Amino acid sequence: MDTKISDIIARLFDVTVDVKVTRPDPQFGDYATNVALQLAKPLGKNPREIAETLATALRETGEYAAVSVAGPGFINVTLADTALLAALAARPVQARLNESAVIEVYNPNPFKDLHIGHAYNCITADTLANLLEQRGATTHRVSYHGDVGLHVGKSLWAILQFIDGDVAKLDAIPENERAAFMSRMYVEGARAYKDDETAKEAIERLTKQSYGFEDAFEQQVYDVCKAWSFDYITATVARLGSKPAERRYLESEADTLGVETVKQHVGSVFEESDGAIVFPGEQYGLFTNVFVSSRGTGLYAARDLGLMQLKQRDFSPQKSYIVTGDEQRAYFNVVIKAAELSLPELKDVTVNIPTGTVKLSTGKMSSRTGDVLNIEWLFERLHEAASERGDVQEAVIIAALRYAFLKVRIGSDIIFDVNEALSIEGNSGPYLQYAHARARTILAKSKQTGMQPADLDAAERTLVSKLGEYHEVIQAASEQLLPHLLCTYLYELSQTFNRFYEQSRVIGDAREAQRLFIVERYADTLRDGLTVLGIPTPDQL
RNA sequence: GCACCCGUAGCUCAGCUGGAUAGAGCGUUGGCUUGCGGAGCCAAAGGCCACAUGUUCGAAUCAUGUCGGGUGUACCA
Repeated sequence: MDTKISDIIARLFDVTVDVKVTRPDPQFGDYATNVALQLAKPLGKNPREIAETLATALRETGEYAAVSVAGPGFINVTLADTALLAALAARPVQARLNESAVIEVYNPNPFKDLHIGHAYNCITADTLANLLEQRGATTHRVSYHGDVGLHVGKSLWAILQFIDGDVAKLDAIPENERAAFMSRMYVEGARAYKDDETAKEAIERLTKQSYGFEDAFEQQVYDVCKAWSFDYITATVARLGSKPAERRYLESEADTLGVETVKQHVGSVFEESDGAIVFPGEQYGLFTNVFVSSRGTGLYAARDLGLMQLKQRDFSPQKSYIVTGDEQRAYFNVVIKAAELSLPELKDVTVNIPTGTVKLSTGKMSSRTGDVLNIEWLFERLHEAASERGDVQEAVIIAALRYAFLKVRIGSDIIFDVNEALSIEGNSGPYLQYAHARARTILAKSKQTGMQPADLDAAERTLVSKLGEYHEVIQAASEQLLPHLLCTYLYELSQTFNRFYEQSRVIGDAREAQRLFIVERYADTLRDGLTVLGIPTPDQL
């Protein structure tokens, strides 16, 4: 429709404009545009006059049920029922059909526990991957983990103290207690590092050797515990309703390549400073960051440079997305700039998507101190709250968590309220699951089969019009990588349905078959949309 | 200090590629109620869209500044 209108404008007024068609308040029609207002100035004419001229031309096409001019010069278009019904079959434009994208879907470090921020980033990244797929992109979900470094030294030191030379002590820890054990060990190691001088020395030795231990026993303990960590991470990702990564990258494997790259570009991109190799980001309005330490070891930034190349080698993507907390925004600007200069073939590939912080409505928040807000704690709270309401279903827990995170625009902080998330009233994941199940029940109860209506009554019309918006929303959400647009739409859709449902009987009505058709489209649309959000849609709850 | 992000109803958030009375949910108040799952529907109260100036026919939306909150700023990840 937008191109049609701009064609008409070109013909009548001899100007080219990018016409934007929007979905107005239903009282005005199905579509609206304010081009007439925009044209008023350049054409030096009254906007209402322009609008009337355009409206007449649009009416003459005979394609629309009604075209009217309102307010200062809005053109409102009402589609014919047949056009409205035809729109139900529309699919999102596959604009990314030839695009291959890599996306880091989760990246917690082994030997440490998982906190609420990991859950948020994981759910967001997983959903972004789904959205890219909706537009036809091929996606590769990968993960990236710090398997070397100080945190490993701290944890391993405490673990070694605990087992005291006897691996059997590790075997004695039941599977379901391993995560808690590891978490405890990290805290203990971190404390010893701070308070105990001899422990600190031992931890530093272990840290240096985390690429490969001289002692076979230490290596064995490291391997066992690392495997535990990854088992736990994998299991947690599944619990969050996210899809697994197809390739796991480790900092230890990205390190060599990254350090090499940095060293190759000393003098051109990087420079030496106090024995370290730094990227002088100030020249580009960024900040200067150390890539290789004065000890010659690769730092996080160098490893990211290595990782970029590994991803490129494995998948040669057009885009590579990294979802992180906002506090890493400036850091990634530096790394991306450094990559662009040292690896020109990677220009414009890596995109950092900064997210907000998850805080709790109770005031407690994600923190670095002992006040850990880990994922286990979160799941416990969700289960508690769910059991207070009756039965606990994993599908509902996933819906509560994912929807609460996804309904807010990416970038702003999430104030998470367990009870609100689980609520079956209002704008929540469980509510939408319920709305879906209720529609399925109607379909199951009827003995008739759906039949596409030839025309629509007022309530049906409003619902069908809203349903026709689905593919537009998917497109917008995918284009802008904003899942909350889909959340908002699905909730509005369910509200529209409830209004329809309030006044339109389905089973037993003369229009039963026609309405079944619409209800089915509604249920399918909800299922489709919730699936993109990674939310399960059981037929019954 | 400098840079970036944020500031919309009591609370949690949409709306931000400028346009029609600033919208939802929760909470509050009132109504619908033998119902295809009422976990809903209808209605009311509640907003100088942090503040100021500017650009514009038109600003919650753009620009500049002020105030308030957050984050980053060299060998952690």
